[in-house]
Amino acid sequence: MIRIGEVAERTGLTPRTIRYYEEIGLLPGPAARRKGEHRAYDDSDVERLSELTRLRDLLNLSLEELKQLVEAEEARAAIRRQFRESDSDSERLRLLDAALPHVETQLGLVRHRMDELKRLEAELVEKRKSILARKRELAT
Amino acid sequence: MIRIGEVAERTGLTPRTIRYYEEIGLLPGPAARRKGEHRAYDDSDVERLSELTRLRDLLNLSLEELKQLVEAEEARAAIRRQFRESDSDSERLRLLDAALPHVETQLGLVRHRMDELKRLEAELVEKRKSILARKRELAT
DNA sequence: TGCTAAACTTACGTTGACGTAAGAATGAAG
DNA sequence: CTTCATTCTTACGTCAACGTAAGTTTAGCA
Repeated sequence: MIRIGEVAERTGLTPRTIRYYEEIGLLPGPAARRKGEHRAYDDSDVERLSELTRLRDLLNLSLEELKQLVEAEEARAAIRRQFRESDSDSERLRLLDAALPHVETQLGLVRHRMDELKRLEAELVEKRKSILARKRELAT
Repeated sequence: MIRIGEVAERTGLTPRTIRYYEEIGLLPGPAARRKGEHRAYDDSDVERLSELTRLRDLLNLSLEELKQLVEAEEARAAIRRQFRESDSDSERLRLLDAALPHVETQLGLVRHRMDELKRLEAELVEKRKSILARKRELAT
């Protein structure tokens, strides 16, 4: 178990930011902690925070939008817990089917972003080609 | 020549935003305009604004960072003007050489972004594959 | 048990990126 | 020349996303 300072260091955030994320409900907040006690985290929390900031930066999401996405993720986590405890195969199959759309949603967002970037890249490459062409023309 | 309202409509921004961009030096502000006169723009201004917002959104730049990039672009534009007026080939060649790095810079930014997105995409695809694999395992 | 660094809560402050309101001025149309 | 929608300037307001300060409490260690 690690404390908020180390989490901050390892994620590149500040303690204040982490508390703020908890405050707005973006992080669930370490379970069962009485007011005043130090927050206790573990490696998986660091992982999670890093992924969240990565999504935020790469997809340019507001914390509110990120929260929506997280809630879907939370649902997935809940599903996975149920999954481990379920026994019938048909039940497990149903849960897997429910988990899939969340991943697909994120994939959709990421790919949409990538498409836009690809178009921009193509345009820049064109621009460069034009410059190089004019250079060659001069070299004749 | 068009006015700020039409520019706003065509770019999806608001007049206030456009004035704000001018205020902070992001837009050069229509040349030679006495205080109180209406701002006059043309199609190329609309183009430019659209490109700026695209860069901002896709690369997640602050207006300050965008301004840096724009100043480089401005330098390029200045270079192009000089280019048209220069006569000696060696001079023109030198100007083309100076224009190239700006495009390369933007390409670098865009590609870096794309790489990060690709990694994220790969991870998501992995996640999905894992889910699908478990589904097949259940189906046996 | 006492000490101290680090964490806690509360609450006000700040910064970026605009929104909004008010009153005066502009400029295309009639 | 008048009209009037649009634009202008000035200036205060707002919202998200934290920063910062102050006083208090916790918890690992000597």
